[in-house]
Amino acid sequence: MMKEENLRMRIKEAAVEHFNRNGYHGTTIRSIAGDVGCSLPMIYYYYKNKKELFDEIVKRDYFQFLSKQELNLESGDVIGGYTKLIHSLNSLSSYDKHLYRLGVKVYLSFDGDAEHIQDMDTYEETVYVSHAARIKPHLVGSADCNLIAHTLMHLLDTLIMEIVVKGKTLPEEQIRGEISLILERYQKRSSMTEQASMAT
Amino acid sequence: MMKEENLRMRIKEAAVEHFNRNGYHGTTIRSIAGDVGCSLPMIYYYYKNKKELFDEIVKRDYFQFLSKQELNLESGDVIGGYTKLIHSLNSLSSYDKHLYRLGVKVYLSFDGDAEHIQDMDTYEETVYVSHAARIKPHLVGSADCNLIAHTLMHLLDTLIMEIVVKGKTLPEEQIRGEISLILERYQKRSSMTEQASMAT
DNA sequence: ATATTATTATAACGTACGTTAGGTATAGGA
DNA sequence: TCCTATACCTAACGTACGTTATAATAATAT
Repeated sequence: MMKEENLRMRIKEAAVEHFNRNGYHGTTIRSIAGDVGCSLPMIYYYYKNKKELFDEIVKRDYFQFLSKQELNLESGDVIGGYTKLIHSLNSLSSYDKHLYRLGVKVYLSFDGDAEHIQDMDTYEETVYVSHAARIKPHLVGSADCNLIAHTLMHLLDTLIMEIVVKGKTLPEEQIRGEISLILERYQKRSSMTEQASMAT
Repeated sequence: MMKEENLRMRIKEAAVEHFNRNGYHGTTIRSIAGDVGCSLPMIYYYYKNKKELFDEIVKRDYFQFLSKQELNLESGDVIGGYTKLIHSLNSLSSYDKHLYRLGVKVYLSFDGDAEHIQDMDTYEETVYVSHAARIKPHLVGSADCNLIAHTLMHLLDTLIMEIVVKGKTLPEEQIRGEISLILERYQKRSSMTEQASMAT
């Protein structure tokens, strides 16, 4: 047994690419099988149907990926941490990039159904809260924490979009520059590490 | 003759909604006809085929809409101008909002084909150049104009996304706040109008 | 060696799609 | 009044889709 269990993974890899390029409805089981080089019913051997294949990617793998990503955000140096996190997206594996991209697509309601959107919105709220909590201790009292947290999240979202969705490669200095533009002047002098590490 | 020429427009309105919700491949001519309340071949009476219907929306109407939008950006007060432009998206007609949303979807390569993407990328470059030229005279010499222009465009993109794609309603103060966060301290004292109009 | 289970394939089913053929009714111009 | 073009319809064609029935191989267990 288990002659070709990795066929299951190869099917999923091809599926992620097709869902990305052609959407759920534009993706055919036949074209996935064709790309993988297996027969059509093999998809049904490993997955109950088209929707279950899509769901495993978008409802399970995508959120697992996001959790893994979150762990890469070290606390301490705020600007440096976010810069590194975003910059690391440049060198994501091709599969992870497509997985991320498909997740964003569904998050924006550009694919999937109402059920998926619900999951995404629930998750998004927790992300905002955690970001706000992370930057709060680094702001001076006069700063509007909510505004800055929102603006930061908005900026991070577009940077992610540029790299993951549009496929561009952003240099670390630019990422740091844009993030600093928002956070720099509000940082407390006494951050745990690297009080003055930003480039002017 | 011309008993119901507005049927053509009603078909397009329904089409924009369906392309938004279900994508090009997920949209069926039958469902459009069903929504409009006409028979299926009426779509073919006004449009050569599905692709031509999609193209008229995405390749013609969307860019016409963008041109119209661009005219709403008054020069002079930079922060106020961008704030007003973005805030006006909240009260776009339902059709224009869907049209905008579909355009963004194609711009991000989430729908349409390579041909559409090409048009979008060409247009995007001209937009960046015009934004950079617009804010340049308002920056003090020490500021990195390119960085600020990029960051501003990124921020505007997410604000547009929140309103047009995610369907949220953003209050004017928040929009002005986020834009100010980037532009405020770099503005020259001697802008043509309203030297000190921002809220702290 | 044989029974059993895991992995693969061929061929087909029913359904829904994009599109068209062919026809009907209406309305203004001659 | 008849003609012609416009605005619409019902019905169908061919194709491609998601899915399954069925069967052949290959590996393992007994």
